[in-house]
Amino acid sequence: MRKNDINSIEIARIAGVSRSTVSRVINNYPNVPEATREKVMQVIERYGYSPNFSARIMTGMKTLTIGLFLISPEAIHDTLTHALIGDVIESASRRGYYVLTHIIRSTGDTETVRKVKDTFYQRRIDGGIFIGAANHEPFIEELIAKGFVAGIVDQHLEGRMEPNRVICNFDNKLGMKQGVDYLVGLGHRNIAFIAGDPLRCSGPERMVAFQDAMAANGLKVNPDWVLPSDFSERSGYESTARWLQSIPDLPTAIFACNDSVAFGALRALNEAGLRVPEDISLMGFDDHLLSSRIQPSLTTIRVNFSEMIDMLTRQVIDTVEDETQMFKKYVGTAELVIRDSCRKV
Amino acid sequence: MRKNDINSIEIARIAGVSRSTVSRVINNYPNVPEATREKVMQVIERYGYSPNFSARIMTGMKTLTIGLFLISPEAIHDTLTHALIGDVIESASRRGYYVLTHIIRSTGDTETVRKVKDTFYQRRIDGGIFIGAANHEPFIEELIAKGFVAGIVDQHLEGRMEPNRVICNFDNKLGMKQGVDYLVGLGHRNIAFIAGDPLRCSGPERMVAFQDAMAANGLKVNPDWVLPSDFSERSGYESTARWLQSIPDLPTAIFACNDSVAFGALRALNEAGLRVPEDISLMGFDDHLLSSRIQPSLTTIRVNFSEMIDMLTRQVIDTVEDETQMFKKYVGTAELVIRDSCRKV
DNA sequence: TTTAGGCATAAACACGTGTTTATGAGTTCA
DNA sequence: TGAACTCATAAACACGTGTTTATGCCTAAA
Repeated sequence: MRKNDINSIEIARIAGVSRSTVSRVINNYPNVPEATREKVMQVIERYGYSPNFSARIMTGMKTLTIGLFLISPEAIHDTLTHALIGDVIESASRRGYYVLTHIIRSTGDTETVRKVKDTFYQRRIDGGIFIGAANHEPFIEELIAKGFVAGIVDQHLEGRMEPNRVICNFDNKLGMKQGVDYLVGLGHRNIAFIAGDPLRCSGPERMVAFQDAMAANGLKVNPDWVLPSDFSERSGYESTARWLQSIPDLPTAIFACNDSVAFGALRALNEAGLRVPEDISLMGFDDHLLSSRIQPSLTTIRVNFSEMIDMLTRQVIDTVEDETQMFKKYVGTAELVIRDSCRKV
Repeated sequence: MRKNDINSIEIARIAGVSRSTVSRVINNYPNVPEATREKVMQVIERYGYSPNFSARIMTGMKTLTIGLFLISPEAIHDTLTHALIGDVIESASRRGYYVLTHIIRSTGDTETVRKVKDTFYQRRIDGGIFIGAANHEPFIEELIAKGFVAGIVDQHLEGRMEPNRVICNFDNKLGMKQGVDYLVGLGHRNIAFIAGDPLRCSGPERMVAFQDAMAANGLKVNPDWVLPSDFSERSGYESTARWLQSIPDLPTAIFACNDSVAFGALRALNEAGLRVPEDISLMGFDDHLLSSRIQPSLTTIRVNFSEMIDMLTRQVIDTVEDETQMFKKYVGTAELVIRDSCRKV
């Protein structure tokens, strides 16, 4: 077993003071004159001492660590998820915090849930960020109720507003409105929609926003033209491929709940011999890294994930450090980006 | 301060046994009959107890955590780096390990280095993985010398082979040979090279491999056609743009040390009115996620980062758990991928 | 009956801090 | 000189485990 080379007792002995004094120096307590503080600091420097982390935690100090939990192992292979992880780490590191990451395979599994809770209870992380959580995931709600600080990506902005709950989302309503208005402006009347994961917040939210935007344009949504997906490219592909074989006539445009799903849909359309945008228009949502690169480049609704994650992380840390923090939710804007995947009819 | 709701003393009291017995049950010690073990386990289950993490660490137990250190803050915004982080997390999570990530801003800064060391000494991570480290970075060497397990991405495969050092790299020689042979086969004789970061392993290694491959084809490397870069897209762009203004005549092809640099070079070439591959051929290295998507798609040398990271992470964890582990280095293969950015002359 | 072995306990120590309290030593001010 | 104050200390407790040791109780075998 590897031991620390030096502890506070040794430091005190070498500096010729008591351990209490060393402790007061380290934790910036008053009642210690500058000369003594200097002397102790020099010894600490010389021996490269730093107080034992675990011992400090046991006395109830902060860990300077936030947890990052990725729910659903599928997402770990997604470029967008990778970027989100990088953004959390970047944002936390900039504020001097460490990030402890773990993948949650299933939220139904008792042992997995226990493991997440232990990260809070036993490893004493100061706060946690959850990516890919279902709406009002019970074990997250429990942690919040216990007083832990939790930041959740993609959650309903309404509802309970505990002081230690931090949520963020995009203005899906605004984004959908712009997208639908644009398509209608191009002359589209028959628009299909590929919906997202019904358990996640943005799934139903974008769906409802789509219906509202259609209604605002005096258009009805054809139930046969609403496809399921779970936000993944694979599901977008499979769902579209199956759908193409079952319907008698095609819409003139497809609005996908996000870009990944649009990529999958594009592949299914191409395999069915349909060209985008000549035969059918395709619109996405998110402005994925690849959306400007694919052929044809994808017309989509741009949102700023990096900014959102930075705000979320910042607010989680601020809340940890100062519980009187006020801003607990962040709504990112959304704007139309016109590229080559939609055209006039 | 949030306290644990229950500890081993309480568990012992409720189960009607001693604390020693509880400890023996938890840590799977012998000399405890099945009936007693059952009884204790039931109480543990019922109260959702799990032993205090910090207290266990103080007695010298493992933390089930590996550190992930990203050197150079520029890289945190790179897609490839994001994927590497995701791969480490995925690989570690699959083996039940947590990943504690931190960005290292500068290796010259004493305080930053101290912080990394503290992660090993104080937070007692079981091992660490370093991405973007210079060759034989002193503080990493020091950690290895102290007996800590360190996995380093992109390091020379020769040299010191301590049992707790794990390194990985790609077969740069093989990859370069294939790339140069392909270009020569297309009729290219005048080939420029954009070199990588001289401090990192792959920088000089790929450079030497390029020169060797050229020599093997009876070709000489023109010193005016060797450009600097630091592996980033930005440096690839700036270096190429500057170079284009200074040289009298162009080579027929450019071999970039990696795809990111090639992306930058492509942009500089386009801005100078040069078309790829009509006016000049361009070859990359790595097969970046975007390489198949850009216009023109990039001919490159494919390597498998995910596989490499998985092997590295696995070997680090294996070494932590069983110090007699044998496989301490991994050499990933490299293969030519022909796309549209190179053509016959 | 004696002996050996399995099971369990109480007590103590170790791990390295933060924090509190009672106790002085020294200095300053009235 | 006496009082008030600053600086510093020693000692103790708390945090929650793992680990060891001496000490038994009980049961089964000799």
